[in-house]
Formats: sequence, structure tokens, C-alpha cells
Amino acid sequence: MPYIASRVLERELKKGSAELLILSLVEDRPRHGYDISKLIETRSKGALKFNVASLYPLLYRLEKRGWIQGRWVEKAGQRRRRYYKLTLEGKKVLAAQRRGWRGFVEAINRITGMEHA
Amino acid sequence: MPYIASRVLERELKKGSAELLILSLVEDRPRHGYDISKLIETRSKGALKFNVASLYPLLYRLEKRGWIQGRWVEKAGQRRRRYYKLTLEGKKVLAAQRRGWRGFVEAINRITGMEHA
DNA sequence: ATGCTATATATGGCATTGCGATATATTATT
DNA sequence: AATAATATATCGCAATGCCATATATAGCAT
Repeated sequence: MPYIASRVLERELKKGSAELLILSLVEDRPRHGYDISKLIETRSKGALKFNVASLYPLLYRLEKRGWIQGRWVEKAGQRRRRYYKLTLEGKKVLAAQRRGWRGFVEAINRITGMEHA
Repeated sequence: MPYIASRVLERELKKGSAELLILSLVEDRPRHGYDISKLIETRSKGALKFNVASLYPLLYRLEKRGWIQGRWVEKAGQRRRRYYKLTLEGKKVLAAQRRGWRGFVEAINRITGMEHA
């Protein structure tokens, strides 16, 4: 029963940054859930992997809060997709979350002695 | 009912990095719980605040895993304190967690477009 | 035909766990 | 006498991440 610490850390950390990730990814263009999950995997080079059982409920929560707005898109020969776009309110939240993220990283680095990271 | 996004983010993120913070703080010298909680507050300039109802159970968990080792220190005119020191196993875990943290930050920055942060 | 993989969304339910609230104990300050 | 700071401890609720599973479509291999 080896305890793989860094993997645990990453799994735990992903939770808190999930909103920031999603909001960032729908910033430039509307995206559907599966697209978001794949983007997170590829852009992080496999370091982060979003479980769909976490992703979809989170998308619903963000939409309920009015940070993203979804609409169904039907296309022949394709399963229907729900594309989410960032709302005006969402833009403000994203800006705040980016500030929060930066401040948080600085705080952690200060405490753990990783200034130069 | 204003939704303070960055505060939510920080609270959520703190969870995952809690182990890294504690292990880092007992790296140079043994420290007791209250000391650790105060250090996190001061070194982060108030950005991070550890709830004691989270801190103490976490210390027990880390000790149970063998990453830190505690011992009671009694001193006249003082409430008894439990000083935790980093074990050999803990040192390895801390190194792995630091690598994990760095990789995680890089992954997030890549995904959210904050390379230059 | 059949099975497997990728795409795409959805959810029941369990297990984890963060934290508000509260408690106990000692010392110093007002 | 009351309050604040130091120091550790825990009950119990609420939040939520994810395993497992389900549904539906399309492409490709066997």
C-alpha cells in the first residue's frame, strides 16, 4: 500500500481550482463538457484529469450561479452537445479567481520556501 | 448573498495544500499545532488561515502515516504542547509533494493562460 | 454480426473531510 | 472579575469528489 503523495496532492488541489479551470477554458469560445475535460488533459500533458462525475455537476452549479450559460446544439450524425459560454458575471468572477490563484500561489511559496518556483 | 469567488477559491485550495504546508513548516525544526497555525497566518500575511478543527485532525493523520512524529513537552507555567518533527519518511513525502506542487502550478498556468504569473 | 473504443451527457450513493461551534485548561492583561 | 491569548480537542453537519453505472451515437477492427 504505497502512498503516492504527489498524486494525492494533485487530486486534492484539482478540486479547488476546478472552477478556475472551467471558467478559463470557456473564456475565448463556448465549449461543451467533453471538450473541456479533454482540453484539461491535453493542455496539462496528462497531469490533470477531470472525472466526468465531477465535471458535469460542476458545470450545472456554475450555470446555476449565472457564471456560465449553456445551450444545446444538435448536429446530424452527432450526439447533442451542451455548449457553455462565459457570462458577464462569469468574467468578473474569473478575474477575481485569477487574482485569488496568484495570491494563493505566492502565499504557499512564501510559507513552504519555494519563492523561486 | 454576495459570492466572494476568490475567498471560496482560496478556502478550497487550502485543503489540498494543507499537508505540504505542515510538512514544510516542521522541516527545519519541531513545531506544535498552535505554532503552525500562527506561522501560516503570518507568513501568508493573513491570506491563509487554518481552522484548528482542520489542523489538529490533520496532524493526527500525518503522524499516523508516519510522516511526522510528535512528542509532548511540559513546561512550568505553560499548557503542554505536542511538538511534531519531520520523519525520514516525511522528508521523502515532502520532496514528492514539492515536485507535485510545482507541476500542478505549471499545469494550471498552462491551462488558464497565466504562463507569466 | 460482434466487440471495442471514442464521443457525449447523466446520476445514485458512498466516503471523505472541512469547518462552525463548543469545550477544556493555563497564563497574562485590563 | 472579565477578557484575551495560548494550546489542544471533538461533535456533527454540510459539502462534494468520484466510483460505478447507464444511455446514446459513430467508427473501426475482428
